[in-house]
Amino acid sequence: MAEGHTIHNLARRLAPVQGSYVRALSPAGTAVDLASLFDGSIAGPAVAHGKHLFWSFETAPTLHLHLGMFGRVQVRLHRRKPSDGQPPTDLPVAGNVRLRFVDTLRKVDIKAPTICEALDADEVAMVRAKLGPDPVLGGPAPKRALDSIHRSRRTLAELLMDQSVIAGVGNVYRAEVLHRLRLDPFIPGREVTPEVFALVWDELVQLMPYGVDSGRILTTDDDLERWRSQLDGPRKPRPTPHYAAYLRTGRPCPRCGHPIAARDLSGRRLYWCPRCQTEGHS
DNA sequence: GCCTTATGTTCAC
DNA sequence: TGAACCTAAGGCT
Repeated sequence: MAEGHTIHNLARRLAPVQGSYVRALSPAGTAVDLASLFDGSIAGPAVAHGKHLFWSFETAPTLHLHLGMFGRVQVRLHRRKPSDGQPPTDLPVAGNVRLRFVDTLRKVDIKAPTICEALDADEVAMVRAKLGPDPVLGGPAPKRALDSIHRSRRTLAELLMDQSVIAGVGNVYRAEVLHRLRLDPFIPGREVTPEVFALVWDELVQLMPYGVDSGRILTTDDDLERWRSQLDGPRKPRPTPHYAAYLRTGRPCPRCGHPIAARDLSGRRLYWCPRCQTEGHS
């Protein structure tokens, strides 16, 4: 589920590779030149900003990743320790792996990314300059985001998914956060009060870290409670999320029983409860 | 097995 | 507004 939480979760999973000598390969043969840029370098930190990942290296450019709809990244420990003490470059390949990194302990397989490219520092800055603030990083509701909301003719629901306004929110978090707060998705941007925007921002700041930790979009009180009640540990099982509105067209709203509605809005499906999501108008 | 849909973004018309 | 990218899962037959 590649909304922002997925990418922050990925950055965390890449942290153990930092400082390692890595080999980079293109198992599918579709990114041979790209792989050669990173082959033999030392991995640095991976940083997430919204749905974008920036993975730096000591003697190479930064790898810029965006998973889009279909992209996946697997980070797996090797089953066996390499006998020669070198990163194994002859491991089996499952499916279409665009780019693979290996160190002596683990492999990182990148499949079907929308963006997978090498950037220098200036180019990274240019990409990041187009992204709004990221709720996973926390902090108070940013004035910059509210300003762009006020300048817009679009609705709150559309603006929430504009990555230049807020970075990292996708269609699931949008539907679930608006539902949790009983907010009407169609409030015009210029009518969004600072109080309403603060509610939305604070809710994202509170909810998204659970997504980063669990790797799943947890937004209902039951799911959150179930996750919190489990003991932390390396084998903590990944929960199955239950949504209140997302993908629940025609099924009863868990709060008021009215059927969940769905419609296309700027090319994306919006799910909401027309009866109880009426708040937020000034 | 086949068809539809999906967490996203960019580009062409 | 629709197509393209190109993968996986679920519903259906």
